Amino acid sequence: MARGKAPTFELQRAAILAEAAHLFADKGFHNASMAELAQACGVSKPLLYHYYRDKEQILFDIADSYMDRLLEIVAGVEEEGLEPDAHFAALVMRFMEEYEHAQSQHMVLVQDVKFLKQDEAARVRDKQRRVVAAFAEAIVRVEPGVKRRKLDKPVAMILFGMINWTFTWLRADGPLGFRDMAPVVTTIFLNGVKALAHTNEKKTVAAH
Amino acid sequence: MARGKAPTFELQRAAILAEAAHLFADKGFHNASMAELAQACGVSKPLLYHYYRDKEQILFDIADSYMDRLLEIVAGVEEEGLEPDAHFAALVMRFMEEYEHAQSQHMVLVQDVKFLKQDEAARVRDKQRRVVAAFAEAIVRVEPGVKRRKLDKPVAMILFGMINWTFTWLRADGPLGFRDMAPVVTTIFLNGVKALAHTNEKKTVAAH
DNA sequence: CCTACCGATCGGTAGG
DNA sequence: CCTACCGATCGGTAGG
Repeated sequence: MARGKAPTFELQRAAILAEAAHLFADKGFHNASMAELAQACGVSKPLLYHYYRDKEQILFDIADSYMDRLLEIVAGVEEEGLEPDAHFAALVMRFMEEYEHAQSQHMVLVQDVKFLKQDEAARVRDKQRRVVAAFAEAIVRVEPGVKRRKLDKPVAMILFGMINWTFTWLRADGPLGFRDMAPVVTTIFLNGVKALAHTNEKKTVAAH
Repeated sequence: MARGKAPTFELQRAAILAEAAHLFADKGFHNASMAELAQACGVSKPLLYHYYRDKEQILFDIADSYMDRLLEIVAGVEEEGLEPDAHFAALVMRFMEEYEHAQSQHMVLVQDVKFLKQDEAARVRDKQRRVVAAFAEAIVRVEPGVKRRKLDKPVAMILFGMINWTFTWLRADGPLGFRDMAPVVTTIFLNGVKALAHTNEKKTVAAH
């Protein structure tokens, strides 16, 4: 049997991780101190180094475990075997539901991953690429035209813009919630992409 | 006549501001040092304090002057007196053109404004609100239905997600440029919003 | 698992 | 008496 690690080790580690995600999201990685984190966790600063080698490893664990969660959601929707439109709508809804409960993790992912060393940043970004690829495939199933025009990845990034930007403006105490935005985003995106695919190469509107 | 400030003062100040925008965007506000900034500008560190009271004032000037620029663009498009669809398309195109040349400023705006003191952050955020309001009005002119359903600000934020998220994935050396994305975004958004406005309150797709 | 510390580097300013 | 500007170092605090 495994010796050493106390049964509470993983629980304590997870508690530190959640607290760190809140702190880093709120103050930024470099502006948040290990002393603050220790105080927020109710432990001494040296004890943090019992659970994590250094500050950067906490950052990596936040981003990496969050990407694993998003990949799980992608796989879970895949298993449902839905029709293209419903499959896409389910992806958007599940992501918005996840976002509602992972605002801190997502903000850390977006704004602090660049502070990781190259190999750790690359591991996170590889998982991000797999999520983008899954959405791009789901979009192509709805509208194969975007693939022909090599717009599958760009339109997938446009979709991520629509849903990920919510972190900058959706307030928990506002009239609209994350779940409310899912059908709005799905309607705009699916109708918009279908129109895009049936447009010729010329720009639709001459801006100037 | 004005005494004091040398004619080169404003030029030197602008040069520092541009260099700081690049440095803060690249390394993050708290991870970038005044010593690095001085080196990048080819001046001594104390000289920076001749142009700016402190590090935070540099950050404020980057964000505030950039918001002034965006408000100028909004006003310039307004003056053209275009029809609703063309007016909206022009706003998107002008913003993407500006983004292409202001990537650093925009990244600083998004990720570092939260480090400003409350009153300075509020001044920047007020200008951001004015830009959002202008886009929301332009959208309502195209499709008044979104106003009736109180979705004008949310759909404006969805649009900003589409265009602002480009900073996380569009590469200067990639096959697609900022200008290429403008008609794609315009087509998806206008067709999507028109479809949304003609949809009833029920969700369009039952996700699960 | 705490108190007590370190090497280094931070933002900002002294004298000249 | 102003501005522009340097080498050296300040008090405090970061991660460890």
